[in-house]
Amino acid sequence: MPQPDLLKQYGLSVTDSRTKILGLFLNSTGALAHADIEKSTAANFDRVTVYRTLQTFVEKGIIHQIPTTDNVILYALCKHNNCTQGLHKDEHVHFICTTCHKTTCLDDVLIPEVKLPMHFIKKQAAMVVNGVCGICG
Amino acid sequence: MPQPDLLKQYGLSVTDSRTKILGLFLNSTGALAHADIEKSTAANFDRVTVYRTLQTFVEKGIIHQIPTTDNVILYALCKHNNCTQGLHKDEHVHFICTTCHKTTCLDDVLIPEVKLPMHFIKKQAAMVVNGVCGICG
DNA sequence: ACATTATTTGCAATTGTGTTGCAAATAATA
DNA sequence: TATTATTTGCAACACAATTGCAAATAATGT
Repeated sequence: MPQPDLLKQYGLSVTDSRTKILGLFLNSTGALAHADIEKSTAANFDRVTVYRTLQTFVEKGIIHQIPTTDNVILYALCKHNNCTQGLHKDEHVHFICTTCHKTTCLDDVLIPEVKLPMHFIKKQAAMVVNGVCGICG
Repeated sequence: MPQPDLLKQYGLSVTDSRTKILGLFLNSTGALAHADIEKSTAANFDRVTVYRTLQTFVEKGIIHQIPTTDNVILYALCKHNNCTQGLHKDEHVHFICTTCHKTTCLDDVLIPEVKLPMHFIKKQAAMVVNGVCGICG
């Protein structure tokens, strides 16, 4: 589906920045950080616009966040369409390659269930594996 | 073991800031963020010193980082002594409570193995669960 | 215990990251 | 096409993180 239609489907007005930023995600194999998008020559918008666009996409369930330990939030497309307005259901594992530094969604590797201690109630889980990816290994 | 001896054991020179910051971790039930330490009246050092101390502790395997999706890195003690200079082996699950906002190491809940796609090699894994903790639930 | 050496600290300055208010520009709607 | 609603970019701000360097402190050998 072309970007404009995709945006409409999520109830968003179609603007230049949204179309182009969504395009970046559709054309990328890995996850993107805010800085990647800002630096991209294809879409050079104001920093603020990029922040707001990413925020909007997360809220609408178009992209999801990937936690890291280096003060950078990564974003990637929600592919299985089970994410909705408020709640993300991307229960797949993310892989960060220590060689090429690319982060990929392992869409087919689901996060296993774990047995939590008494009275702990799970809402969401995230799992990040790092090592050497299929291309570098 | 008292802080000074613990520091020596890791090959670090014993300084006031290291002793006090290590003390904060030893006396804390949950994980700490940089800001928590800086704000602590018990140990008020220059921001830079706090940054450098945390970095040193991570490198030496005294504390480990917990990834989050809000641009804050959390730090917690490595308890099982299997972390070494370069490599962290804290293969336990972390729990972030959405009510009290405390992060705890579930030291007894190990991260399950996952089957990665062909040619992917795992070095390390992190898993963060959020929901309601035992005290709030 | 003291002088020497090595390490660590704090300051100042700089860079990067993320947010807010508001007027101008753009998109949706009738 | 005119009106209304939304979005954008700018300016200013707040906070987070890093770097170089001189002063302070810890470790070391005598």
